Amino acid sequence: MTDRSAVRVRFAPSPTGMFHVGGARSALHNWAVAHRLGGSFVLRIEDTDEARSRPEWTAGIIDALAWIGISADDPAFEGPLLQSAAAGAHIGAAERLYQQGHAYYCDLTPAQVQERADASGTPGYDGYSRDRGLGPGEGRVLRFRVPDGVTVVDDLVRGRVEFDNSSLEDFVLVRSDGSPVFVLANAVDDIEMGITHVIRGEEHLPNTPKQQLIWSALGHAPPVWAHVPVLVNESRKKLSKRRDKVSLDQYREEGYLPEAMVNYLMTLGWTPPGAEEAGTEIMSWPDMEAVFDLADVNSSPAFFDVRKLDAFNGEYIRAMDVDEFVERATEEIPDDWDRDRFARIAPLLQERTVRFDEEIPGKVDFLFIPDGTDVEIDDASWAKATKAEWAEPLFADVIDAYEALTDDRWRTDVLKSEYERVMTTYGIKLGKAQAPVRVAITGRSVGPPLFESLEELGRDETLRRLAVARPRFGSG
RNA sequence: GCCCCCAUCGUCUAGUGGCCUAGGACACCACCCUUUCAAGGUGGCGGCACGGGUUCGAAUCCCGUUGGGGGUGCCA
Repeated sequence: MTDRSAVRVRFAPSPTGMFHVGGARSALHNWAVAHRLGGSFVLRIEDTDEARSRPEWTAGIIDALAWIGISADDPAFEGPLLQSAAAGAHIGAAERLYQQGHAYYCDLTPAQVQERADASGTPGYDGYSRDRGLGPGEGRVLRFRVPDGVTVVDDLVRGRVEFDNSSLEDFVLVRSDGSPVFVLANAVDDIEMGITHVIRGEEHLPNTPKQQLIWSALGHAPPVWAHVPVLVNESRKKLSKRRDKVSLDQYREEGYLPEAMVNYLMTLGWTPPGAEEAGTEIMSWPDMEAVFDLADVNSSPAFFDVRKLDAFNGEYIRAMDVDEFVERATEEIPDDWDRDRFARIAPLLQERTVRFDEEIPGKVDFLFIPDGTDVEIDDASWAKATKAEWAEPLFADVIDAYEALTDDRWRTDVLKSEYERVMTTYGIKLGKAQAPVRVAITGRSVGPPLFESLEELGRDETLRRLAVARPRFGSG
C-alpha cells in the first residue's frame, strides 16, 4: 500500500548515453524536495523508445547522479525502475479509457490527418473519428477525447496556467502498432507510482494539460506540478547537446568538483535565502536542501555561465584540505613525474587552481624536465624581463651569491634574503628584480613562487640553468 | 500559423505597492597588499524593454506593444 500523504517525486530521464547538466539540475530540485519534505525520490528510466535504450546507459545515469550527491544508497532513493517494465499498465489504462468513453479509435493515417488539415485550413487533427464508433483494429490509433472547457494547471513556479481545451485536439494515446505514447506512459507511471510532485523542465509545460486530463479521466486528482525554467546558452537557446557543452561527465573530466557544480546549478533560477547578507552564494548542499523551496524558483530561463562555475570551483578548491588537494592534483600529472617532488610543490598551486585539468602540470613542468635537457625559454618573456639596465649585472650578482651558498643553506628564506641583498644595490623592488631569474629557471614569466621553486629545483640545477641562460644577454 | 511561458546591471539573481537614490554574486576596471601569477582587501562601472492605465505612491498590480524562449509527431 502506498501512503498517499507521503511526498514522492521522480526523476525520469531517457537513457541517451549522456547526462545533461539541465537534467542534473532537475534531479537536484527533485532530490531537495524529497529530502526537505521527508519523501522519496524515484528514478525512472524512460526507455520506451527501444531504439535508443541501452542497459549500460542506466548505469551511467546512476553514476552521474551519485557524483552530484544523489546516492542510490540513500534511504530516500528508489529505483531504477524501467518504464518499459510497466507496458502492461499503460495498455491497461488505455483500455479503461476506451471502455469509459474517454478515448476512441481512429483509422486515419498521419498523411490523411494532414490532408484533412490542409483541406480545412485548420492545423492538427479535427476529431474525424470521434463519433464513428470504431473498435480496436489493425492500423488504428487510440485517441483521447478531449472534453470541452478549460484545463487549469496549478504550477508551483508559474502559478495558474490556463489552457483552452479546444487548443489541445484529440491527441494519440496508443500508436497503431499498439505501443503507448509518452504522455500516456508518463502519466500512468506517475499515477501507478503514487507520485505527488512532478518537478521537471519547462519544455514539458505544453503537454501538462494533456496529462492532467489523463489523470482525471483515470480518476485521480492531479499531482503538484512544478515546471522549472530551461537552461540556455549565450544566444538564449535551450542548451542542446548538438551545439553546447552540456555533458555532466565532460565537466567532471575537466576537473570540476561536484560540490561546485551542484552549488552553481542550484543558483540558476534560485538564490539561497541569506546569501545576500552572507555576501556569498557558496553554500553546502545540506544548507541548501534545508531551505530550498520550489515557490522561490525564478520562472525565466537561465544562462549557464561557465565563468561563474569556474569561480565557484576555485572557491571549493581553495577550501579543500591541503592533503586532499595534493592527492587530487597528483591524478593530473604525467606518469613519469617524481611524486614526492610534486607533493612538495603542489600546495603552492592550490590557490592558483580553478580546474583540475591541464593547468596543473603546465604550471610546474619546469621542475620535471629530464636531466641534461634545457628549459625552453620564451623569447618574449626573456626580452621583457631583461630589457632594464640593471638586469644583466643583477643576474651576474645573483649567480655569484648563489654559487657562494652551500647546500645546507639552499633554503627558500636564504635564497630570498640573498636576492634582496643583491638587488638593493640597484634600488629596485623584488617584484621586478626576480623576473630575469624566473624566466631563466622556468622559461616563463609566471609561475609558482620563485624561491620555493629554486629550493625544490636544487642548487646544481638552478646554477646550471642560470649559466645556460646567461649568454642570452649578449645575443640581445 | 496556433498554444504556452518569460522580460531587473554583460551574466545569475534580491525585490510580492512606500524600507529602492534598486541590493548581492560572477565578470570587468582601478587602487592596496605582494616574490611573478594567483589569492585577499577597498572602491568603481553597470539594470527595472517600451507605451498606456490603476494608485496619494509602482521594478512591484492591469492592459497593450516589442523582444526572447518553449511546444506544436503514431519522439521523449
